[in-house]
Amino acid sequence: MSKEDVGISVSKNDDFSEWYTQVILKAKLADYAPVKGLIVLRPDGYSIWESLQRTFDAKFAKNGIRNGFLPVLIPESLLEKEQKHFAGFCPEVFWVTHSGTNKVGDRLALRPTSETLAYTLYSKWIQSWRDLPLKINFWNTALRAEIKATKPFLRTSEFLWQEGHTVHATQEEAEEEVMKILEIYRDTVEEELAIPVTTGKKSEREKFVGAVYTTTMESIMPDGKALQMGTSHFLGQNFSKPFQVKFTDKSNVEHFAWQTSWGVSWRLIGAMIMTHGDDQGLVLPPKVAPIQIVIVPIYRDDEKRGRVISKAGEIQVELTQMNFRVHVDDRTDLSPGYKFNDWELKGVPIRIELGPRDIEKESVVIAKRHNGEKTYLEFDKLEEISEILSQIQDQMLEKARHESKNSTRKVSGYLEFKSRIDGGGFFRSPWCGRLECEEKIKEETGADIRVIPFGSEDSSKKCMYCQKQSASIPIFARGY
RNA sequence: GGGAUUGUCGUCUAGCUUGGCAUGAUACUAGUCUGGGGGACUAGUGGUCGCAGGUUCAAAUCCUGCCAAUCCCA
Repeated sequence: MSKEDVGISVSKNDDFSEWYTQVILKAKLADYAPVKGLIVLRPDGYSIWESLQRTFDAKFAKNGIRNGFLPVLIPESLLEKEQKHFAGFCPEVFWVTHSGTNKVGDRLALRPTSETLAYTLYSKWIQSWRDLPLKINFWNTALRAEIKATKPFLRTSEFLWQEGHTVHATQEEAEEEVMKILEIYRDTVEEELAIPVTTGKKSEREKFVGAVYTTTMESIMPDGKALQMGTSHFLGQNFSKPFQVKFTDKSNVEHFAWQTSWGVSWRLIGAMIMTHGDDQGLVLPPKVAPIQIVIVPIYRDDEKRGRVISKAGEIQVELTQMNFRVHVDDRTDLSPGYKFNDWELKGVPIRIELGPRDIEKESVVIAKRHNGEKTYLEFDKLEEISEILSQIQDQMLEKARHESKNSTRKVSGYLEFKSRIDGGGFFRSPWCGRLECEEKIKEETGADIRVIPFGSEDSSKKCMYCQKQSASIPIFARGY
């Protein structure tokens, strides 16, 4: 059997795009659906999503947010109530025009996002200041037609995400909520997925249509393109006015409420694959790995096989009791070498090799996926695996931080910017804050403002495009 | 939005120019030997050639349309 048939046949450095697709298909995270732009999540991919769900749910709950569920169809009349919002999404909306053979009266949109639907209901549910704050999160999918350039997890016509929608009595409280959520996102992405992010605001041009402002977290991928990892929007009263989300305060005065919305999608899984994967395939951070430790038994004949398998079972029980996710690969038709490669392709953080020699020495071989190191660990010291896993998690984040720093560039002027943009990366450069310059830069270089980092306001420099006084030092990049 | 390439058993692929029984590998199933980094041998199963039309005695092959995938540029 040739190596190319089963493993990844291209190098991450040589052909990043092909590499990415192969990792997803061969590690069995997802597959293509029969309809363009749609993918299917397989159990190994869905497990990672479930792990993220659990983490987010716990953090949301601590912040007083509960889960609900919204239907997928939204009548056109609702969607167009907030005009800017409607205009922004219109080109990518899928419409339901028929039920059976009958035309429906009011076209029905497959939700591109649920603000309009949620707030129609919120206006019914909220009357008094006692009803506030109202904080609900929805795990669902959104549909936005992607005609071209589809890519698993990064750009698909339907994607899994969560969308949170909160309502507050005051502007201050709503803005605080926006930041609390962004912090939950940042913390989760860095701690669970080991991907460093830069947080800040989107420019007016790039903000969510309908928001007063959008906060975002952005990461740089190994191919030099930027990826938006999640957004948290301050909606002000832009939706509460058209949707009549009103409450009566303690002095019996009626007010429009202040709102936020925010979301992360399975894009995070795509980011994780790109950030950590290597030429052997996927590399999973221990915290989200569906299987954290795989035990590969090695034996020569049936007699030894029995002993090895039963010892492997004992170790599995012991590790499972320590709350690790452990799998014994007891397939009889495959050689140990094949299994090593197979589990590396799937990104399992730790492989334990167990054979007759190990049993005699009362130890196992520990192989770490992220750096390929092999060490020995005695049977009576298995609890040290906890420390090893947490080291792996830390080292993966450290390595990603290092690479992210290496991809962040400072340029002295627009000429240098233009000459280096093809090489990819984050470019920090002063900007006057005007739309014209932003659009010219986008037009001439393909790069846009990914994020204006918090604290990057700076009036002491000159805009790299027009040379007028700067307003801030944003991060420019070409993005996904 | 503009352009290019591709589609043949589960996967990869030959055949297409010049129409005439669809090629090989791998995977899969069974068995034997193997087993510390992608094993070997033997036998077997599996394809309306992306879909729909058209031309023809005859279409994977020629023509038209559609669908899907990938890449490049904006």
